[in-house]
Amino acid sequence: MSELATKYNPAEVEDKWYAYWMEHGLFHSEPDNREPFCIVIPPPNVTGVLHMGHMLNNTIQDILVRRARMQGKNALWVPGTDHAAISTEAKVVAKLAQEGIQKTDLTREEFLTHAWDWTHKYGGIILSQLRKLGASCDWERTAFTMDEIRSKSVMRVFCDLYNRGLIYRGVRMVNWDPKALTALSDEEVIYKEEQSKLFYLRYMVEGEEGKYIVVATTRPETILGDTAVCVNPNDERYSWLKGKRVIVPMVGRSVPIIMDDYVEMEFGTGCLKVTPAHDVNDYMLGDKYGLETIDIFNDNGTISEAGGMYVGMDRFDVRKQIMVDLENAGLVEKVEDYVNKVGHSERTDAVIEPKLSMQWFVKMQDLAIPALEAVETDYIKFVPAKYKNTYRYWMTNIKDWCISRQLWWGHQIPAWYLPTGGYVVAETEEEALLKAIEKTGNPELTLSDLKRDPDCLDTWFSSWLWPISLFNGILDPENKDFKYYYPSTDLVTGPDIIFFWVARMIIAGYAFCNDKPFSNVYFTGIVRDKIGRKMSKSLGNSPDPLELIDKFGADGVRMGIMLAAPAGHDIMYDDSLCEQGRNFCNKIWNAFRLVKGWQVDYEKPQPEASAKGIEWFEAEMNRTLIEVEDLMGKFRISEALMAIYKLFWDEFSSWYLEVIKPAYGSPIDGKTFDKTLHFFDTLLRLLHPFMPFITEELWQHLTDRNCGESIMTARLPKAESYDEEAIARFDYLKEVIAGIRTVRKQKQIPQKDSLELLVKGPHNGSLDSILEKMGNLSDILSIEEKPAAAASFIVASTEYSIPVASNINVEEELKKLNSDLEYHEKFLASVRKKLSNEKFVANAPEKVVALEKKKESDAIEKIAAVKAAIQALSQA
RNA sequence: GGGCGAUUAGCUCAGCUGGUUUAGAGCGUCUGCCUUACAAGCAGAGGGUCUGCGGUUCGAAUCCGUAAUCGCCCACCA
Repeated sequence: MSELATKYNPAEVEDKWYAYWMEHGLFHSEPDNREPFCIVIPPPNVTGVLHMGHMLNNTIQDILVRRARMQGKNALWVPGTDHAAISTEAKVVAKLAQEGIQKTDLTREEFLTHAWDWTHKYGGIILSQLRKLGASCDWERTAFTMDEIRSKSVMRVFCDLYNRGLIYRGVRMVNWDPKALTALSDEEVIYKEEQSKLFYLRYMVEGEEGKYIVVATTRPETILGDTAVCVNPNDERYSWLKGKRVIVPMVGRSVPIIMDDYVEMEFGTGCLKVTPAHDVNDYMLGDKYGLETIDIFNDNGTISEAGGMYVGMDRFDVRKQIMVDLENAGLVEKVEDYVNKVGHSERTDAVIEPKLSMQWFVKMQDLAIPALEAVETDYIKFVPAKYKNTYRYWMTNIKDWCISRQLWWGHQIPAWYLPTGGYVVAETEEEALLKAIEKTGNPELTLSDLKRDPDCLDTWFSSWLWPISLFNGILDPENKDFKYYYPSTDLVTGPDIIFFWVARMIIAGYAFCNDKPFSNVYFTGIVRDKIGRKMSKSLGNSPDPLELIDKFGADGVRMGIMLAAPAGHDIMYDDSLCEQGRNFCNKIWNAFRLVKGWQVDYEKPQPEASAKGIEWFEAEMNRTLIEVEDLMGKFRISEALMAIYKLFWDEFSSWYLEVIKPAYGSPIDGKTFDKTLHFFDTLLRLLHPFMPFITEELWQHLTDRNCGESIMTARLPKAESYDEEAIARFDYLKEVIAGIRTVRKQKQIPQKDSLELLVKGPHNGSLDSILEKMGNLSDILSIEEKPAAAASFIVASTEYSIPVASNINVEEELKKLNSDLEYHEKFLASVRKKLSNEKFVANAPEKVVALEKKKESDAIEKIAAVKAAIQALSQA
């Protein structure tokens, strides 16, 4: 067809089709009688931009949802974004700082106005980027973790858990982020190995002139908060210290020696300084021995008044300075290099400070029980299954969840403090006031007397409700959508958020709906560059997905990323994969151009070769359909795609189309043409979930469809049983044709010169019509003796030869035949060795023995054929 | 310190309950071809002692043990 360019141009078709799908509401789903299929998107950060991880993740989701839709299910993919408390607040604070505005200069309301402005400006960019990828999300259902329904759901759940006694408030040692100025959950702390120093400091013993003990520490600045030194009671080196006190260096404070077997005698000097305010273990010791707690840090990591010295200096500056001062005072024994793990904030990368503070917590232990069981019994299936281990370990060692954050951007904790002390928890201000009046017995109380807790909730405290709250299942559990779509079908996400999100969603599912939130969890790998480094902004090794789409087309990129994404592995991404995807698009495009360019003659009889080719391809296609169905069921998506790729490229394009291709200038018969269009249609449907744009474009050219129809909603081809014999026969044929091609190549005989094929040995002639066409043969003759001037090759035990004008290179041919002979003789020997082993024959299953016998007889026949060929050649 | 996973062709990976596997695929490499669908292509070819060692078995890439290397997760040794 002349109107089709020789190359596929994605830019011309992608936006057109996306608009078409949207215009006809093809992504939208409403409950009906069909089986539901539902995916909820892992909500990206509202102000984020698309990166390669999203590309992978969302391509997989789109493939799954498009496939389900084409299987006739009522498929829904719900999109949305996450308010991403800390990271969004940090971005807004940074933006304000650029304008010379400090967060502390603003009221909460003013700050939130800025934050919402920011959200409206940048929010949703990422969702529009997903459209470029072809994501078939139901945009009418787009949600945000801070929209009305989701926010009210969070309030409801908080109150519910509080009323069930599962939320409490208390002073605990928490992970403090001195940059974001908020507490973090344990999961938000990332431990990194760092090269640091171990400082050995002298603590003078009180009342023992000149005597001192040496304490090893990595954080000398914290001596300002030391309130004891601890040794192991079994440590004889220090038994003399019992009941004594030591003087904290520089500070001059006298602190007790305590004895506890928590201290490892082997580590450092066996003496541990105890700073209850700034170390989790020290806190535990302080608690146990009633030690004083001196909080020497301000929230931003500088030294507080309580530190007494270096007040206002940053903790890291103090570390340097105090060592200089200690050195000058002769209180440093030595300094050693030391590698230790330092906790960093996941969001800001600031070094975490353990800090004692008042926070809100969720009791997790009981909530975890049904959630653990669901995964253990595969009621919720994890793919790959190895993540069950990770999940089990975390769930059985689950800690209480610190949910309060000292932020403004997020869901404000629904607790109101009373003027008389104490607090009430309620979903709304009005309700809070009523409760407050009831609790205080003071009917005069007004809202202005109550002070709402200023803290916000952890972002994940809203995302853990996502599969429920998207359908308003918290506020209105009887609604139609929720009853129809919940539980959702598949969740596609990265293993890095298995604790943050996946585990907690499962917990929430059972805590609030008494059922799982989804049936399958597919964990993708992490996208890395081709030398295995994680993609990151700072390394600059992450390509811009939108540029890739520009360059290779959305379908090309989708294919590229899927080819690289075997189940359960990280993805070694390389642009060349997208190139391969683009090339495949081009292949499909050109195959289509070929077929659509044919003149059709419905009067013309169907050539036998075409009839046979159709018979074979039907079998081959069904074989692949079955394979693809099986692979997709196991989430082996890249393997399924590869199977389709090979079906289209190798079998359909390279074999089938060549078999049925009419001679140049002559028309194709109607019967074959119609069948070929049918095959093409089937292939396009099979490909559509992976490559939505090109398949829609070609489907439009292929079918006389009405406006509003789409391949998106066409039925996926159903796998049917197939004729294995037909495939085997064709495989044999391929070998014979390959033999002919090799001869042509070696003898430099052009394809257009027809040849005679001589056959010595058994030959099934049922596909000879194809053989003649593909080999350009004038005749196929059965012979007894191979003529001297003929080039030959052997398939199975049959020797095929082609008379050639030029002399054949006897030496060359002999060499090749002899090496063939050697190979088969060795093979035969190994088979015979097995068969002559009595134990093998006695113990192996009959089937296996029979198989070996078949191998033996095949090899014998083959060897005979090769020997005959050698002999014939030698006599020549 | 505990656990999990990996190690198969130059690269990325299949190979599920041991037996048509002296091991497959895609990409890359090499050799021919601008053959009127496609050079983003066509037709071919080469490439591996399945990380090492030991064991179980008639039979091991596959199961067991062990060592090495790499990766990931978890953990309160300052």
